[in-house]
Amino acid sequence: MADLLTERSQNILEAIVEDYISSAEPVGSRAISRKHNFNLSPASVRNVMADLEDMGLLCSPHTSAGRIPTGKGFQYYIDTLLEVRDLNQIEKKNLHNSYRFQNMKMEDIMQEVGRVLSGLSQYTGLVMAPKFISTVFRQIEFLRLSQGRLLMIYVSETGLVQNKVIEADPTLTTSDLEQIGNYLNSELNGLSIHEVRSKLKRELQEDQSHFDKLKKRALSLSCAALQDDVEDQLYVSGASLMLGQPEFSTPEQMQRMIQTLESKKNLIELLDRGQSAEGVQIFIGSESSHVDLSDCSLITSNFSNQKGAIGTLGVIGPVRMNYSQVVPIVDFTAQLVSRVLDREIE
Amino acid sequence: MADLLTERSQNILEAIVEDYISSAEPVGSRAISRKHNFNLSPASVRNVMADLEDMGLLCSPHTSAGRIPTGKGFQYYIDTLLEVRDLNQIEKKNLHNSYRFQNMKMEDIMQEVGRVLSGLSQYTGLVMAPKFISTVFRQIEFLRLSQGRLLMIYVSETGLVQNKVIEADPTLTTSDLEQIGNYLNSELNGLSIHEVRSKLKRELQEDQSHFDKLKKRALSLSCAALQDDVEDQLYVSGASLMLGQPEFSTPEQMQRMIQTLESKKNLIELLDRGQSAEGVQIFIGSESSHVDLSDCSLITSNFSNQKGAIGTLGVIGPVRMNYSQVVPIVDFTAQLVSRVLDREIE
DNA sequence: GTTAGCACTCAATCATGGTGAGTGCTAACA
DNA sequence: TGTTAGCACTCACCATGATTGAGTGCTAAC
Repeated sequence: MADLLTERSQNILEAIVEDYISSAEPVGSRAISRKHNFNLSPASVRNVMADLEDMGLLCSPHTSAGRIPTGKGFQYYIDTLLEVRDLNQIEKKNLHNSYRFQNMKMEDIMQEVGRVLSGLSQYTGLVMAPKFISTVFRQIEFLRLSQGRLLMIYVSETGLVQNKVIEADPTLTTSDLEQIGNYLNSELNGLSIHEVRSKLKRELQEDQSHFDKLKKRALSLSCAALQDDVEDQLYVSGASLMLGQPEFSTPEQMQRMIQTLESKKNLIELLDRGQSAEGVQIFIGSESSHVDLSDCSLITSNFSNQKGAIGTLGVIGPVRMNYSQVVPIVDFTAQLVSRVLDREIE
Repeated sequence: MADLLTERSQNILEAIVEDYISSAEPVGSRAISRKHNFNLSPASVRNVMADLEDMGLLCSPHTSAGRIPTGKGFQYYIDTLLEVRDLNQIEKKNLHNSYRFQNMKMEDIMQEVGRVLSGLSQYTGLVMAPKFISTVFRQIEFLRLSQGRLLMIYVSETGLVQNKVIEADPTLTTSDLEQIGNYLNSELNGLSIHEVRSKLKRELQEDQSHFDKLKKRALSLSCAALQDDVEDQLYVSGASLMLGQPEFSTPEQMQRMIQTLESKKNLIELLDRGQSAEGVQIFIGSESSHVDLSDCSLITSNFSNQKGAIGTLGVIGPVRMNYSQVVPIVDFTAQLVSRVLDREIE
């Protein structure tokens, strides 16, 4: 694709994208030929623009308006033309100082990250906490709520606390529960939930023969408890900032946008798809299927601790986002959070 | 106040308020005289309307439009004219069936309540979970995260799980922590956090003399852990429904509204003020101070379990809300949730 | 290959006038 | 004295039409 464009076409496309990013208005040939010193007349620029339009990189809202980049145009810009510089030391320091992670539990950290991301980028911050299933076992505790109902409290290596109500055999005594807890805590320490599950399944089968009743109960109880139906936590901050963007200025667009941000399930699904990737990812809205993200872009990066618990953070904004500014922020924040989860820094 | 209005004035005010509630448009004298059979000509209605306007209960957006009720007018309507019928058995059953509380932990219940409230009322649901401080102690657990950092896990009588990271003396061993936990669990069971705090303070002072070092450590550690800086949880559901209301149809109003709903701190403060009251409360926006709730009304009710943990739930909508429909829903839902917290029903 | 020139398009803005819903006031009526 | 018919008046709303200006595509000359 990159080869298909002459250098001049690339320069002009870049100029158009960047003008459009800062103005949100269609860009005309005159403006390009004046502001950027290509030494080209508006007419020549127009010729190039017509070519770019034929290739599907630009479009014009109507005959007598300027051009705006299409999704494909933005994609090309991001893939080929965008230069993302790393933050320098001072900027990193500043960014680091924006966060206050002292004495924060997982949920607070996630919330804080969203708050700062949206504050710095002036777009909407998204943070998806590490999934239950990807965490490493640290401790489990059972507590009787009523006859047949138990509260399971599960703590991961990073201090993530999950809890869940489960139905259980009402004949279990409190001391049974304590013993079951002790057994599980000694057996499962340091394993990921993933590993825990397969271990439990294996043992449940093997145990068919010799009947240690308590152990069996422990196994089946924890099997029930650790089922992965704990919902992912998604934190959305600064939704109102989206409404300030000119592309969402009509009431219909605003309502649509807020609905999108409210349907966390769909957003989670979208973010999940990027969890295998490394580094910063950019989705351009028009493609994405389930969620109505037309006119939106998503800049995300995964974070993880050394034990492999993976979460995702990022920013959602108009396609016309200031990528060169936001990408490094998202990138560095993800690194920062990864280190915080390992308690390397505060 | 009620005495100041003749019965006819009251009837006309009521008609205007109700017409306005269903249409969101200024109500004219003709419409009143036609639709409601007062046997009055438009001209007579106009005379009454002029009086009501003088009293500050109505106003007209401009000379040639109809009248709309002022905040004061709505207040009068709510205080004097509104008749709230109780739900009948079938409606109660239906409402009950809308909720699925099976095997839900506290947070899920709160979220579910918000979801259903907003769904039924078609306005925005608000649910504030019971405060940490008002819960009854059930169990506490300490877990070491790193050298000097502990994770405290606190479980209330109702199964509300709070957790918090605290700094602590790094020389505490794991078995110290276990003993401290055991001590606290046996001593504090069944007390409210409020009582726990005063008990701890008292004992810390009394203990100056005879030095049980471990006990002292337990006391000071739990004192630190139970400080009331755990933020209240506020669940907002169906924010986009607000944007569908005609009073929030302009972009500016929409953005203002979303900002208001995002500033949970202010909303919590507002809801807190009503926590001492019984039954359903109605706030009309214009009065409220901190939060920008002009054109909004709040219908809330507190819920609580028998041990006294208090939360608040309700609905936020335009002043022009359908009070007679929403009030019973909020009322009954609060009763329902109270009973769920006591595990009387599911 | 580049550019000046020109006709053309079309959104945006503004002024204009007609329409209709609604009001306030007055005078007549019961 | 309360009620009502009549009437002049107000004003948001809508459709129409003219003007403007930014921008385009095309062509012919450089």
